[in-house]
Amino acid sequence: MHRILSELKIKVNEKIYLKDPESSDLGKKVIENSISMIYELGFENFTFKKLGEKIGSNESSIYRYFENKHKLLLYLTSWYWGWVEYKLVFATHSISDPELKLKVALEMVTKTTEKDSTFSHINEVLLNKIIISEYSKSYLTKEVDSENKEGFFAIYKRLINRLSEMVSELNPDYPYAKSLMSTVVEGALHQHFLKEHFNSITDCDASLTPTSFFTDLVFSTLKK
Amino acid sequence: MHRILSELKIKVNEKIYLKDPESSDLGKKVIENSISMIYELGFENFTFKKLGEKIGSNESSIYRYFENKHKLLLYLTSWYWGWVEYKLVFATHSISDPELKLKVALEMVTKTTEKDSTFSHINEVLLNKIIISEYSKSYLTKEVDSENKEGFFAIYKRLINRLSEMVSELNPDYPYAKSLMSTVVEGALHQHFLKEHFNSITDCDASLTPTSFFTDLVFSTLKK
DNA sequence: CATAATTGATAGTAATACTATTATTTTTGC
DNA sequence: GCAAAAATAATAGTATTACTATCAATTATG
Repeated sequence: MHRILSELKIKVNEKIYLKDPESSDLGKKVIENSISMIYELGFENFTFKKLGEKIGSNESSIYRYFENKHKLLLYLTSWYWGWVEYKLVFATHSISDPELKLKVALEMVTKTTEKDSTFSHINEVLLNKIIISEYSKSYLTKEVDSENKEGFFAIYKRLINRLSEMVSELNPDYPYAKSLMSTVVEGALHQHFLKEHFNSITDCDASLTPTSFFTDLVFSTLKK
Repeated sequence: MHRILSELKIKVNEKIYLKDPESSDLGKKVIENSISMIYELGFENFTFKKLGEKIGSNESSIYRYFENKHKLLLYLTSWYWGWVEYKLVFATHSISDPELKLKVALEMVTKTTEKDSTFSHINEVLLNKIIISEYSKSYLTKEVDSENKEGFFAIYKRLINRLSEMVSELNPDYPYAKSLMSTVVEGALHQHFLKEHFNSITDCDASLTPTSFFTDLVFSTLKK
């Protein structure tokens, strides 16, 4: 799967960027280094000026790729969910048993990323950590409705819908398939965050994972 | 309950503010108007300068109450969770049946606030809406660990722990009481957000509420 | 009523988040 | 190999943000 993923270009909504960062070396450097920099500084302290200094390039050059850092975050998060979606589809398409299929799918969306593909300029391990602590900032804004209309969250929503379909396949009578899956995906990010920062309000740790918690939760609910 | 709540002072960690906003008219105006202003503009577009103009006061005077707008958000969110905790304890303390107790508790933390108490300067309906779209920004920062050590999130964590104890009372063998309750509280905010902005990935709407979804989820999991 | 505490007014700084212009370098097409 | 086009870099500049500092005016209190 590594080879295939490294050669696959994940399609991000074109309105998110001014110039495709995949189309040049500078663009790739912007993506690569913004990931490590947002990871190190946090999104609030990250600026295009600092990024420019880090990659030995000019601030104004970065602005030719992205209007602002919010759009860059939208790019990174879209890419991430596109990548997760690809892995999910790849891992589940040949599974015919609905229960096993959902089980594998849940694992894909609740696990932390452990290995970097090392093929592309994108470090998926760091990107996953960014998603845990920054993803919600991409939609918790006053512009969410207009950006949603533009399709900036389409990949994420499609992923949730794919998962809901698997739930409905297993249990067509369950009335909360979408809510359950949006809760699981968001909740998994949250449990990973709690594990790191507020461990007194989670049971998850090295041995008890978010994956086991959510797998138990989903199947006990669907089988009741 | 209205009367009692209006006379009750919810205790917020003293290190969050420089001067207690409850101790003066100006302080109360700051709280009252910051709620409506953050609701209208969103937290990112909200500034102390704008707030000063709105309340006919000087920017520098507001800085005597809060170091910055992040601390003000911490104040508002602490107050909110303190208020929810109070309502929760009040509503459940006399219930001896663990199942009913948990049921009532879940309702308290998953419902939207519909009525403003009208006694205090705090509009709980608007504050609830702010919590839905801004709460996670209060902890998704690089300073979360040091602020957590200072106790800035203590009320929220105590609330989750109270809920987990109710879960364990009902089902002592369930190994994910804390994760379940942190998922429910965070997830309820998320479902309310989805209902408003991404309704294609939730089943919740006017008739099917987050409360019914999470009540079903929790009880089917605990009774399996 | 004097003193202290609070608030207001004004000014100032460094950083952020850009835009605009022009110069330089790199790419490409012939 | 060279001219034109495209991309990038350098520089400068603006408005806003997020404050801090100082001092004056007002209000509270003993």
